[in-house]
Amino acid sequence: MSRPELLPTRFDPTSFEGRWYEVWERSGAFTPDLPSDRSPFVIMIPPPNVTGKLHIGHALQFTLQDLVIRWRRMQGFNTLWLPGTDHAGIATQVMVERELAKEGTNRHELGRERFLERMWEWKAHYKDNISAQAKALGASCDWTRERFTLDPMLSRAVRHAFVTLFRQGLIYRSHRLINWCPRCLTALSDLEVVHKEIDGGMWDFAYPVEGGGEIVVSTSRPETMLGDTAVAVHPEDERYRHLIGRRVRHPLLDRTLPIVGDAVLVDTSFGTGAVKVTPAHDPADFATGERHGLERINILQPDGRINENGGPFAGLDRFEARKAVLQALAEHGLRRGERAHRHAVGHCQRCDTIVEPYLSLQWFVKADVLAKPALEAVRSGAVELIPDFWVATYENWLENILDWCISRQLWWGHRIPAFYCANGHTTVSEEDVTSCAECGAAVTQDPDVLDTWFSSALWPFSTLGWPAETEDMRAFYPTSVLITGFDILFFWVARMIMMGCHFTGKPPFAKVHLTGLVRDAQRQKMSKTKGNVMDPLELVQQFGADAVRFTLAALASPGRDLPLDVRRMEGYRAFATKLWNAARFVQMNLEGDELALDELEVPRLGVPERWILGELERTAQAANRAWEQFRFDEGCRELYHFVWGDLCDWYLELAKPVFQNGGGQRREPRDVRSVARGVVLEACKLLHPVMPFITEEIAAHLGAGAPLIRAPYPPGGRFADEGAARTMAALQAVVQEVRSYRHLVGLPPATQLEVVLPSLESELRRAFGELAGEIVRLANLSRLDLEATVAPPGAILDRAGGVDVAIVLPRDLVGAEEATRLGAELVKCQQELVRIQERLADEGFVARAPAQVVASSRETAAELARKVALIARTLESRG
RNA sequence: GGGCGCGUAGCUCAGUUUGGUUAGAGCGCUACCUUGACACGGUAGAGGUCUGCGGUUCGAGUCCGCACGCGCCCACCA
Repeated sequence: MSRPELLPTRFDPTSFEGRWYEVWERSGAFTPDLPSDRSPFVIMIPPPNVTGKLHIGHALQFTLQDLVIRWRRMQGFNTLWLPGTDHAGIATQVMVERELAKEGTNRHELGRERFLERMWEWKAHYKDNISAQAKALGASCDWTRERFTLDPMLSRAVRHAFVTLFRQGLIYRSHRLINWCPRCLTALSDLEVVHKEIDGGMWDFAYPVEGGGEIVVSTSRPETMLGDTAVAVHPEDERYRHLIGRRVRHPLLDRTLPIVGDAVLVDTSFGTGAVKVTPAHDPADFATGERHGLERINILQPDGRINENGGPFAGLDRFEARKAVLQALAEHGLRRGERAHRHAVGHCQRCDTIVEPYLSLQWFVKADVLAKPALEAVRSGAVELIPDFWVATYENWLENILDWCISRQLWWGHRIPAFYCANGHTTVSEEDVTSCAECGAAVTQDPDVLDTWFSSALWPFSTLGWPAETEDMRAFYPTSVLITGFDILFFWVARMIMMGCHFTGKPPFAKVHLTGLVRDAQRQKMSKTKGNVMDPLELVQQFGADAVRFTLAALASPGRDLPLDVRRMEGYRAFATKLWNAARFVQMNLEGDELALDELEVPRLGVPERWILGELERTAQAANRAWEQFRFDEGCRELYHFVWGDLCDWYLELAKPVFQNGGGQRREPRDVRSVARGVVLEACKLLHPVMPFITEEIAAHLGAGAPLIRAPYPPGGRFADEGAARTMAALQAVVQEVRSYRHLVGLPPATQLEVVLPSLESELRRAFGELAGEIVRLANLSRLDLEATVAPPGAILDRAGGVDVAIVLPRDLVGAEEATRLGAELVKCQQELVRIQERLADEGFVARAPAQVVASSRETAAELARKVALIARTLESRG
C-alpha cells in the first residue's frame, strides 16, 4: 500500500485550505439527505446584509455556527445549515444612493426601474463577495439551498404573510405619528431610531392670553410652536386652573389656541407647569390632541423644511427655523429664559440624521396580539435563550411593545401588496390586480415597500418554501438553534418568534445562542472611522482560517464581548503549528503496520499509552459537553491543553525512547506507534469542528482513509484508567521536582543527577520500575534508585506527587538560593498545615462538613506534615 | 426613570448556578537551553487573596445586603 507523503516541514495553511473546501463541497457533505431516517439538525444563517463586505462579527458567527454544524454532522445528525443574504432595505439603498451622489445624480433622476437595476447589480457583487468569504472561513453551508430575501419564493411568503395578517386584522393602515428621516425620506420603526444624548437648550417663551396676562411654556424644539394647537395645564393646578377654557394668541401666526386641562400630559412640578401642545410633531402631544379633539397642524415638508403652515418661516430648514422663531419671539418681547439642556435625540440608524415625529399615512402591524405567544414560548422554555439573562430583556420589550410601522418610502424591498382605486377602496392581494375588488375601478399599487425586518421575521420558514407544504418544511422546521448577536434580539429574534408562532404554530427554533460583540484589543467597538476594523479575509491570509476560527471560538465566553487581540491569534497560529509538527513527528515514525485504537488490547499497554488514551477520552467528553452547552471557550481550552500539554509535552516525549531504541517493558513499538497515530487522529477529529482544514490535512497524511467531515465525533469514556492516571501524575511530579532543583541550584541542564525514591508504595514501585528508562530520560538522571528504603545522607529531601524524593547533590553546589527556596517552601507548608489543623480541630467543621471533605482534609494534613518533616530534615542536614 | 451585565495575576479572561484540595488559562515578563517534531520551540520561575464594607455559615472569589467604579439596553418629562 502506498504511504502518504510526509507532511511538509513548513506549516502553510494556504497550501491546502482551498483544496479541502472543494473536496467537502463536491462530496455532498454540506447537503442533508432527503428523505432521511436520521434526526435533523438545522441552523438558519442570520443572513448578512448585502450592504458590503463581511466584518469580523460575521466571522465570529460563521465560526460558531460551523462549529456546531460540523460537530452535529459528525455525531450523525442529518444537518442543514442554510445560507443566504438579506436585501437590507434602507441600509443597502443608502449605500447605492451614496454611489449615485458621487456620480452627481440621484435615484429620482434615474427613475424607479433603472435605480432597481443598479440595486440588483450591487446585490450580485456583494452577494458573491459574502459567499466567498464564508467559504474562506470553511463554512459548511448547503449552497444548493442558498436564499436571498427578495427571491421569488421568499417574496411569495412575504405577500402571503402580509395578506393573511391584513385579513386577520393584524395589519392596518393609519394616519399616525411615525419617526421620519428627512434624509432617507422614509418612515422608520421605533427600533430604527437611535437615541443619543445631545447638548441642546431649553427655551421659555410666553403666549399672550386673550383678555390679558400671559402663560409661559418651555420647549427644546422652539420651531414646533408653529404647529402648536393648544396650551395644556394641570386641571388641579391653582396657578392656572382659572385659565382653562380661555384662549391664547399665537404671536407669530394669525390664530388663537385653547388652554386645556390635562392631568396626563402635565406634571405640575416640571418647568412652569404649562405645556405647549403640538399634536402633529410630538407623540405625547398627539395623544393629548386625541383626548381634546385638537387640530393637528403639520409644519414640515418631508425633507425637514418648514411647509406653508409655517407662514413667514416656510421654506426654512428646521434648524434655521429654530433660530428664526427664537429671534421673532425675542422681537415680540416674549422670550422668558433659556438654559442648557442635555437630552436624548432620535437619529436615523442608517444615516445618522436627526429624525422627526411626523404625521403620515403608514401601514402597521398590531404587535401586542403577536407578542403573547412569543412571550409564552420563552417563558415555557420552548425557546431557550442563552445566556438566560436575556429572558428579562426579551420579556420587558415584548410586554411593552407598540405597534410596528412596516411601510417604508423606499424602492428597494418587497412592494406592499395593496392596491388603491380612485373611489378610496383598498384591495390587498397575494396576486397583482388591475381592478378594485369592490368597485372594479382601475387601481394602482402602493408605491412603498416593507420594512426589511418584516421579511427577515419569516426567514426560518420562508427559506424552506412556506406557505407551500414542502418536503423541506416537513423535514427541517422548526430549526434547532439560532446563533446570532444580541444586538438584533428585538429587531429579528423576537419578531421571528412572533411570526413563527403565529404562522406555523411553532416557535422557529428551540435555542437561541446570543453572542457578544467583537471589539478591539482595547475593548473599543470596531468602526471604520476609528480605523480599528479587522478584515476577516486578511486575518485568514495572515494566520490561516483555522487559527482565526480557533481564536474567535476560544474568546466566545457566554454573554461577553470578545476583545480581539492579534497577539492572541498569533498564539493560536502557534497552536496550529504545534499540532502540525507533532503530527509530522508521529508520521515520521510510522511503519505502516499500525493498528486502529479499537484493535488494541488496551489493558495490556504500557502506562503512558493507557494514560494518554484516558486523557483523550476525558477530553472528548469535555469537548462534547462544552459544544452541547455552547461553551466554545471551554471546549477550545480543553483541546488546547490536551494537544499541547498532554500529548506534546508528555506523551510524545515518553514515546521518543521507544521510537528511537525499541520497546521497553510492556511497551511494544507497534503499540506505541499505533497509540501515537491513533491519538493524533482522534485529536484531529475532536478539533475538526473548530479547525477543519488542518485536521483534514493531517488526518489524510496519517492515512485516515476518509475525510473527517463525516467521521464520527469521538464520544469519549472508553479508555478511562485510574491507575495509569495516578502513576503518571506521580511520575510528572517527580520529574518536575528534579528539573526544578537543577534550575534552582544553577546546574546546566545537561548535568545528570542521582535520585532515590526511598519510600515508594509497592504499586508505584512496580509501575515506576517499568518506566525507569523513561524517568531517567525525562529527568536526565545518572541513576534512579527505586529499591533503597532510606535516603542517602545529605541528599535533598522533598515530597512531590505523594512520593518522597531524594536528590543527591554535591554539597558545595547547594547555595543560599536553594536554602532560601526550601525555607520559603517550608514556611508555606507550615502555614497551610496550621490552617488545616485548625480547621480539623474545629468541632463544627468535623461535625457538619461532609465526611468526604473531612477525610480529604486529613489526607492533605498528613501529606503536608510529611513534607514539612522532609524539608526540615534537609535543611538541618545540610546546615 | 426603569432593566441588565461587569469589577479575579501586567493585559484579556475562566472559575460564582449545586459554598469545601495550596484560586486557573493564554499572552506578556524573568532565567537557562540552538537536545534530529516544533525557537510559531523546550525547561524552570516570578506574579492575584478574587473592587470595598457588612452579614449568613464550621467554612465565601462562590450566597445575601450596602457602597464605589465601568459598560449596555429600554423609556414621549415639555
